[in-house]
Formats: sequence, C-alpha cells, structure tokens
Amino acid sequence: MQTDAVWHRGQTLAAGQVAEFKVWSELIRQSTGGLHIFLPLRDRGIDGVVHRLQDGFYAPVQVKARTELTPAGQVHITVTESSLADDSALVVATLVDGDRLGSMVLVVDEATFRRLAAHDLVAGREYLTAAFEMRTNGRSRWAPYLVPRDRLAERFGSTGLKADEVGRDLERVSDRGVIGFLGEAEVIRRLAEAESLRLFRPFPDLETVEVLAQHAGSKRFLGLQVKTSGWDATTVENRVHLRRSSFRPAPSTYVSVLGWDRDRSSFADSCLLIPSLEVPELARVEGEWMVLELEPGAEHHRRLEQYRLPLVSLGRAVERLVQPPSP
DNA sequence: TAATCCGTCTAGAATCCAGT
DNA sequence: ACTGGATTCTAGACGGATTA
Repeated sequence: MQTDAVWHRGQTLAAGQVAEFKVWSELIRQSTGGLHIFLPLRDRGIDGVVHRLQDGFYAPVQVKARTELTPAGQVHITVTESSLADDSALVVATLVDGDRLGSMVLVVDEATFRRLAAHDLVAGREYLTAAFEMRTNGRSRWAPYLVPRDRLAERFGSTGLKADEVGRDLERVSDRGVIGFLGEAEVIRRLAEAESLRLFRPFPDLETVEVLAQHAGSKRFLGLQVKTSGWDATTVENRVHLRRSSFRPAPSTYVSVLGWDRDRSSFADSCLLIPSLEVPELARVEGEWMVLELEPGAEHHRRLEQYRLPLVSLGRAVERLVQPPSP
C-alpha cells in the first residue's frame, strides 16, 4: 500500500488525529454501542476516555500512531516520558495503513509500557520506545498486549449490547431541547472553574452521561447527567423526566438539575446534585419514565432539599467528590 | 528479531517588531 | 500603547540506521 506519501511530511500530526478517530469508530462499531467515547474539552495528553456501559467503567486512553513500518517491518512507537502522566491510562498504538488501522493493535497500560519500553535519554529528555512486529505469534515482550484490530472492543471488555438494547440510547437524543443545551453549557462553564478538573464530552453525543469530569490528581471520574427545568411566575412546580430504559445508575454517575427562570432568562441560584444510585428511591415511576418533582424557583426542594447547593459552587462540589482521599 | 540510538521535521508557543 | 503579523524557539513526533 503506497498511500504513505499522502501522509508524509506535514501531514504526520493529522495522521495522529485520523488514527484517534479510527480507534474510536472501531470501538463504537465493534461494541454496537456498548462502549462510548468521551473527548477532552481542553487538556491534551489523554486523547479520550472509553466508557463501558455495562459497569460504568472509565478507561483513559492515549492513541499513538505510525504511518510507516521500519525497513525491518516493525512498528516503532516512541513517546516522551513526560507524556505518561497516568499509570492506569491505556496506550493504544497502531500503524495507520492507508485509511485503515493496522491489522494488529498494541493495547497496554502506561505502567506496563514504561516497564517494557526501551528507555532512551536524548539531549536530557527521556524517550520510551516500543518496537514490535504486527503479527499474532511473535515472541516479543509486547506480544501479550497485541490484539487483532477486529477484537479491539473485546479488549475493552465489551462484547456488544444485546439486539434489543441497540438503538435504545438513540431515542433520547431528541429529549434534549434548547434549554437542555443551555444547561449543559452552564454546567461545563461551572466545572471549568475548578482548576483540578479535566472535562470530556461524549462522542457521539448519545450518552446518559453528558459531561465527564476527571480529577487531575486522583484520576477519578465523575459523570454528570444534566437536566434543566424551566419555571416562570405561573408554574413554580416542575418535573424532571428520566427515561427508565436508558438510565444506568452507577456510583460515579450523578444527576444535576438546573433551574431556568423563563422570565429573567437566567439560571436559578441553586441547583441539585444527586447521586444516580439514589434517584430510583427519590423518583416516582410513570410508565417509561422516572419523575423527580421539584420547585426550581423556590428556596425549598421538598424531598430533594438535601441535594441542593449554590450553582456557583457546583465546580467545587464535583471537585470534592473526586479529589484524592485526605490523609 | 528486537532494542537502541539519533537525525530531521513540524506545530504551536514565545518573542520580536513595524505600523498605526 | 496597542495590534497583528513575522520570526524564532522548542518539545515532541516521526523515521530509519545500527547494534545486540
């Protein structure tokens, strides 16, 4: 395949981007929706986070790509020591062969990568290199971590959703209106004020979790589902609907509810932050839906009162939930 | 066949600088 | 003093020759 020249010289970084999206699309396709991807909103370093829906597990991922084999037919992956910041993050390294990923993909956590890689000090900087051949029965130290391209999702623990589950999440895309979008933007703005949080958005945009935050220190994740509830002078009470079939409670998932004052076109001063595990006992079931009753404009939120906090402190509150345990 | 070493190139950051 | 463009600098990405 002589498409190399297309990428060569000046296109190499673009090739890296291409590789990232090849990896994401392979994971989404192979898992038939069982894996979702979150892309970073500001920080570089981690290229994306893979979310396994079955158990809510999050895996930070760094994608490394090469466009050419060495003359000896090897794939060489070099990274700087400084770019390996999270031992639990996974390195996904691959050849970009024309418009496809290579037939074999290296998937290894950063700690193992650091341990197995060739360490090389050049001009005061440390480089780590993995060298391997793209075949299944190699005997290199990397062989145990090589997986065929078509079994990438499997490596991430997803066997795919059952047929009746496929498409379920697609339904909810239409749930979100203009107000909902405003709410998400507001939550992102508030979380961005917390300096220790890294933020991610889902790709494609059909997750229950709409904003994902990771603490830079503890590396812990917290996913937020954002609900925005409007009110005006005439209707003080309101309800928030959560589709039961696509609601996946997990310890790391929270539901945030913002109030939108239609009269003033602004957000209420307070919001709610509810652990998703507690939602089923707080909500009333109405057929396909779980319903939370609240008074977004009021000072009191009835049985949800204990989850109320000032909107300005939302970033701090999320930060506290994921920060490292104090010694 | 794998590991090591190193040269070249680029994007983005930092800095400089001329024109207003 | 300010602005936007040009220039320089540097970390990191990439490729491949050489060694083990």
